Amino acid sequence: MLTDHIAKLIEEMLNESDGILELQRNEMATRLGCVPSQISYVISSRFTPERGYIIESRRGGGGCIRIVRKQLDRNEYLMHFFCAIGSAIEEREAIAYLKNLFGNDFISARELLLASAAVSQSALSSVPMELRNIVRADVLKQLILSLL
Amino acid sequence: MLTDHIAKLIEEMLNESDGILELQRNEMATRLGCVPSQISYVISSRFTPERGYIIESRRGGGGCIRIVRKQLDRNEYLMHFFCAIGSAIEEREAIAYLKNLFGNDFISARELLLASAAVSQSALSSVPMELRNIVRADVLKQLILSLL
DNA sequence: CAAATCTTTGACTTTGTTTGACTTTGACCT
DNA sequence: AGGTCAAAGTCAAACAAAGTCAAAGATTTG
Repeated sequence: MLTDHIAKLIEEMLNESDGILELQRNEMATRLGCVPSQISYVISSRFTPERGYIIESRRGGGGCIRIVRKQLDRNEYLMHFFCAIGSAIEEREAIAYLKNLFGNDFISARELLLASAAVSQSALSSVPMELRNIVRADVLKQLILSLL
Repeated sequence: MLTDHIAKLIEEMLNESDGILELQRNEMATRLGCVPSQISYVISSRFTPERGYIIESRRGGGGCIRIVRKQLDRNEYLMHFFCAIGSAIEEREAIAYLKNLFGNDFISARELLLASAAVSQSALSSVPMELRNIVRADVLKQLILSLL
């Protein structure tokens, strides 16, 4: 069936591009020799939010449809992260963890700033020295938990 | 797309010049090989007051278009917020502040969750009781500063 | 096999972009 | 002041997508 074929194609493209894909409806329809609204149909029937996809689009010249597959092993990854954090952590190391989360698209640039502020030296300056890295680890862990 | 390209260019120029930029429409259009009104289109569709930009212009010889990115009331608002936080704060009150930020579109839903986690009881459980609310206030303040 | 559901198609709508012709404004010279 | 030229502004037409929807066809299911 046409629909299945197109769905499979999109699935493959998603795999190749790490779960994020932008396609042009008309271009794709021409390539596959089908009518453009067929692409719309496939997307609206197969790549729904319930199945873990996010769809955005832009009309007009140079428009496109953006399909994002929400990562399900995301949480596993986060838990792995969580477990890797010891009971105490230095600011530098904590920031490195957060940058890693940013690099892997778990948090946005703004969220990185926000989270970095929370574990910064200045945020924890009132905490007695000997406790500071322990508290920082707690905060960092809670931050990660909030992403689940 | 042409529009996106031009918008990105302007954005970059704004970054380099600290949010204030004067450009010449015709000169820029010639440089980019497009029609001058294209520049007008980009500005009127992307650099709108709703998105936080102020546009002024001067016609005639040596005229130009001035673009200012303002985030000023925003920052003033945030500073007001910042000052309202005392030297210590309870979890409940801190969350209320954050929800307020969310309600006024300063932070997203996700950022609200993230920030709430950072000031939560569980994040600060290692901090001695008598210091906890003080640390929470510090963290909250740093969070707000990170939004400037 | 009849009803329900899913697919395919195409006409029409909405949104966004590009272009160019024409208008308005300001600066600088007589 | 008046004329000229060099900007920027305006607007509508042409184009380029994507969205919507309903009708017709195919497939599944009871």
